[in-house]
Amino acid sequence: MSDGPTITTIAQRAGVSIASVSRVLNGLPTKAETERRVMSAARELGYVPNSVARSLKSRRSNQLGFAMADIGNPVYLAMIREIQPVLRAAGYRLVLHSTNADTDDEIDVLRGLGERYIDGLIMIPLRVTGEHLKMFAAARAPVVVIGSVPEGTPVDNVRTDSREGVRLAVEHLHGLGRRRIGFVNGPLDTVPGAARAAAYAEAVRALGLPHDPALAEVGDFYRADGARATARLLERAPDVDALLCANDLIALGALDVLRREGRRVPQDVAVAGMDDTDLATLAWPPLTSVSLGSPERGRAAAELLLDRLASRDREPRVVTVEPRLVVRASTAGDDAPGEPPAVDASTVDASTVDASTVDASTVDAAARDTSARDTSARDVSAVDASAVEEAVGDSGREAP
Amino acid sequence: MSDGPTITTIAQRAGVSIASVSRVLNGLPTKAETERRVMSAARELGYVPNSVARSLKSRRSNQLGFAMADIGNPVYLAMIREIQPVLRAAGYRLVLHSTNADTDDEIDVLRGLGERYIDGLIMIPLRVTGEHLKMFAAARAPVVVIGSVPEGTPVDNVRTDSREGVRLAVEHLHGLGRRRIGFVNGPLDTVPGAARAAAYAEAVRALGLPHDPALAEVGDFYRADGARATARLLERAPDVDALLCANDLIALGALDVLRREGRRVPQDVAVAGMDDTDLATLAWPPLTSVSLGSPERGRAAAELLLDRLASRDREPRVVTVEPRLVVRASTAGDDAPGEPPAVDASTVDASTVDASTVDASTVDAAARDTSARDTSARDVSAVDASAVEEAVGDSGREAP
DNA sequence: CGAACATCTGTAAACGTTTACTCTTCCCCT
DNA sequence: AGGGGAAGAGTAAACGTTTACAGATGTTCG
Repeated sequence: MSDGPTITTIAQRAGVSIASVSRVLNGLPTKAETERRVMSAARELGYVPNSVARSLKSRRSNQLGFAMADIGNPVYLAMIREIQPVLRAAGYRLVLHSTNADTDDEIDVLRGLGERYIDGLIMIPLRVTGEHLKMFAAARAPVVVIGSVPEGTPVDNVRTDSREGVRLAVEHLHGLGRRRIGFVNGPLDTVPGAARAAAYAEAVRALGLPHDPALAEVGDFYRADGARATARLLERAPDVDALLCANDLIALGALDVLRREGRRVPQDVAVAGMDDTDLATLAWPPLTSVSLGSPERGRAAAELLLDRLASRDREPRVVTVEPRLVVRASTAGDDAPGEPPAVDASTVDASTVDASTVDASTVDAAARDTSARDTSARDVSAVDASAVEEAVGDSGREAP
Repeated sequence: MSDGPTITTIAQRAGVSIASVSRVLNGLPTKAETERRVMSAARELGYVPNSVARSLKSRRSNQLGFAMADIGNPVYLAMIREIQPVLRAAGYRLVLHSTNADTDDEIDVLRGLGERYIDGLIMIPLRVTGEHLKMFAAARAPVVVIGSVPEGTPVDNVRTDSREGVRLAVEHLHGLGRRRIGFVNGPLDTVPGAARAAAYAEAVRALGLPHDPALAEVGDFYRADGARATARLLERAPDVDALLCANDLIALGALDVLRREGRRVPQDVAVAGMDDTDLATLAWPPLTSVSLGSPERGRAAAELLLDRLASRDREPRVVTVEPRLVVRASTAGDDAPGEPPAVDASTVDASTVDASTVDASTVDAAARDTSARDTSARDVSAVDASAVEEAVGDSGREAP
């Protein structure tokens, strides 16, 4: 309770100088006798080093930050699950920042780098402003950005090809025979929102489908907004037979609305999400989702950051994680009488189980193929459908 | 990049002493001219205070810790969602620790209090050892424990009455006419595991049901373990007609296994979870769950901690959050032909929607009654079934 | 046996703040 | 006009470490 022993206290007790204490504590060469006395004094006093004082002198805090839009979105959780152990193994603690996608908050966090309480930062800005870019360039500690930044931005960067991801999903839906494919997006002024909007338009055009603005609707990246946006879309275009949603939360909202309106999924409307979070395997029906490799992105970001901390002035690096389509029952369920799921295997990433050969419940097995799950020993969704494994004849642990 | 300006740099630039700089920066009374010069020097130099140096002097880091077993369990997420804004409003940052329920890890975190990088800690130990108690007593910074600790432990404590929670659930299942009520628990050497085991035995006895050890099974608090434990239980006691699971993750595992074995939920086996996490509304069928008031517990813990930081030596306080039963379709679905859900309203907490008067889909409305959701403006499950609200004739925003 | 050297230890400065104390001004009042 | 005070600013110490440097002791070799 009082004020805790410092190296000075120990030095007195052991009858040596504070320098010797510090040396012993840091494992520098010392005479055995000195070491013994210091160690026993430290033990008797219950000494715990003051990390703040240490940081002041050493100019590092051994803390790293992770700034995301919303700690409630499981996509970030998936990243944290990967990031945490990597950083921890390297001796760092993780400080989380939930910014609510607020630019000011994000700038604040970046400014925090100057405060020296973190030695580096992984950030996922939903919007990238000029101010962001300025701060990236001026930042007094390494920053790794997950998500796209303008070409040439001098920052380590982990991205995914969401254009390709959208294409995979749209082609999958098209391959199922769907021709009125709607898109429920997040805000267009966000980086992913803009990218996915463009990708959707492009993918639809590439398939020769008519361009119908009524099929694209914008909400926000949350379940409730997704539900509302879907409701608007259904009203405007009652004949949609498929919905691609810009993330899984939106897709859950879409499922809510479809159920409420009595439309069957996937028979009447096939639904696909993006991010392939744990939510996808929990939803009913299990949700086809475009995996944007969140665990891989998290891990890559953590490694980039550590690497950068080791060599401050290497060239900025860009890591790209390929999207994969994970097919589940929300698009490929076979319980539509006389309408067997015609999964177009060619549009599915090679590492994904070919859903066209298995029955509806086993489609879920694809959920196991999220790779990079290996680090989290207690993965929540690791055994969600063991019957499925047998049916697929797949041990469910493919390489990424 | 170089070494950033300090108050010394500013002092030189402004032609004043470092003390004046410090005073200006801290808003202490200063002549307007001095203030002007300091401020403009600071601005020109892009000064950012070094929080580490400040901490060393002020002996506070403005960081608080939260130590939980597994960051992947949404029950903790629910707490964080409440804790974060409360602490943040008070000027603190949150540092998360995921301990994997490892006692050594937890002790390490407690020791971390001595390192002074956090000013206080909220901890949820699954096991409470003598060492824990010793550390609580000796801790150099305030600790708030969520979960039960032995009577008289000198620590602020937030708990829930899980005994009552188990009773609510068991009586609910009994009220539905179920007589072979199984229990899938977590490890018995954990605090909640032990408490829930005892509570289950007591509740079953109180209802006059025969004591059958085959009905209780132990796994761990994860989905995969829950699935395995459920499989064992079903093998030993094939005639179970209800399952209470010690948390929602276990319940999800149970649902997986029941689906695999072709048992209908709730017709063949009614399933209830505990914690009432977001998972409950995502599961299919939506999961009846005992709410242990996680958001409330999180918020209470945060407030206790702040309060304790303000007045260091007030008496330790204990806050108890009452459990409530949230009935959903996994126990009360009406699609069992000729077997209408006979919800025993008396066993349901008053604040819970009476499910016996509404049809199956509307039972989900109870999910809205989780109170304390108010702080998270973007609540994921806030609008999952708006049709339901109408049916219930309830705006869905009851007081706690 | 003394010099050169290796090995260990102590002294003191530094990290960037905050703050107690002292010093200077300047104003007001008697 | 001189003394008392208020108000502002400067000096220096302190927070608890790490570490450069110098000093002390003992060892080894010519």
